[in-house]
Amino acid sequence: MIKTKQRADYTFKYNRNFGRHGWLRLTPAYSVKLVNEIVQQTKLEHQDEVFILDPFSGTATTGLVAAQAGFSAHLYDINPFLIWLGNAKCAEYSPYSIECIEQAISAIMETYKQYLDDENWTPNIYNIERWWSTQTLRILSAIRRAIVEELGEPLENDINGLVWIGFCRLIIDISAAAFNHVSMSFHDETTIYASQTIELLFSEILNSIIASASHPIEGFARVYEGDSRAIQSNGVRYTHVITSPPYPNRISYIRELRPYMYWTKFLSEAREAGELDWEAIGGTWGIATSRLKEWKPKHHNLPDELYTVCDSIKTSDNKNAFLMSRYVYKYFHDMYQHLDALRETLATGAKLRYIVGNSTFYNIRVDTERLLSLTLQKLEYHDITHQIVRKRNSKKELFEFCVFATWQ
DNA sequence: TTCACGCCCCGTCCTATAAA
DNA sequence: TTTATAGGACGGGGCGTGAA
Repeated sequence: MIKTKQRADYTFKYNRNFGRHGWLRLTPAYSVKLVNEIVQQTKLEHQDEVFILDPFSGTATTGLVAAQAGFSAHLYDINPFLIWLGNAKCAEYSPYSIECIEQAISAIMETYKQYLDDENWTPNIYNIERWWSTQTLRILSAIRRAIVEELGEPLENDINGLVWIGFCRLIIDISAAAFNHVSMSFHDETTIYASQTIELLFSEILNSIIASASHPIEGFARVYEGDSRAIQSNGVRYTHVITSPPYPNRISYIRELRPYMYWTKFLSEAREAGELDWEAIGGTWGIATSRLKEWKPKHHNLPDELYTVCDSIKTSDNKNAFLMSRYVYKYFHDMYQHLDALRETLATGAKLRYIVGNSTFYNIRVDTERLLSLTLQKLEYHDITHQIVRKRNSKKELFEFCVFATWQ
């Protein structure tokens, strides 16, 4: 029975209850429960020789679910922060390393106090005073310095991820950003916190992270840097692809990641965020939007329906009509490149499952599930079908779909 | 002074959930 | 059972800045 109602159990919010999956949220995160259902199904059908691929790793949901189910998985992403985060989420933490982290945390909680009156490094975030009060910022920068001195920057040490992820949680929890909304607006005023309050909150966050990190993981998952449009097999033939690529909508992935990325030094200026978003399929932040105007396609044999839809959008009565039509064109163009390159990495009979959403531009519906199905057909995939996963929370015509295909 | 660009911010509308 | 409230894998409005 296919449910086409809204499914609270298939949203990012629900993911927070699943141990490591709740470490650091990204509003556009796909459902842990849904991935788990797919993985469990895979377990029933194929006991042996399963190798899972997620070419759009994001927060490594697929990788973590797969590894927890005892499978091996390779994941790819182009965002260095997400690669780092994903590997920290999927890593094995021995009792000894947990003990080391706990000792380091005790030291951090003590040493940061002596830095409170210093001029410590703060990130180059635009209008940072909208995010944190001067007082809060002073405390956060002192804590950051203590973490660096005790454990180093992210990437410098393979167990410090737990503490840095906790720090990322901390900065958002005490920020004035309304992070519960994809639009990410700000409250009118920042709150002033006492250092003891922040210290206590940080401890609570770290405790919950460490508790879930202690559970051993049966399988293996690793996130690598890679562009999905030029994906390399790594010498492996994948038997299953379980992924949720970006949708052809105007959600910017870099937008919400910026605070984390600035504080962890994966990002140092606004321009870099725009550049990274331009590299992403469906990127729409900053300079990515303006570059669309000059963008030229490399492929012209995309599904006919795509050209029809793009023409409709282009002729809409809106000053951004042309831009949006290019945006949609580029999205499916890039997905074509991805699905083309993907074939080289697949084992015979490989099963694909793509979780995607449709969109509308000026009330013209873009049927992502159908356009991707047609693209798969052009690229000679087989057994192509799709079904509705859930109703999305915005406009009434927006759904989330699962597109199925096999490669033989 | 104009204009493009980069970026911040919020109105919508419908459903799930809580409260009555 | 009815009513109130919250909030979201949108999408667009509009403002500040700096180059020309």
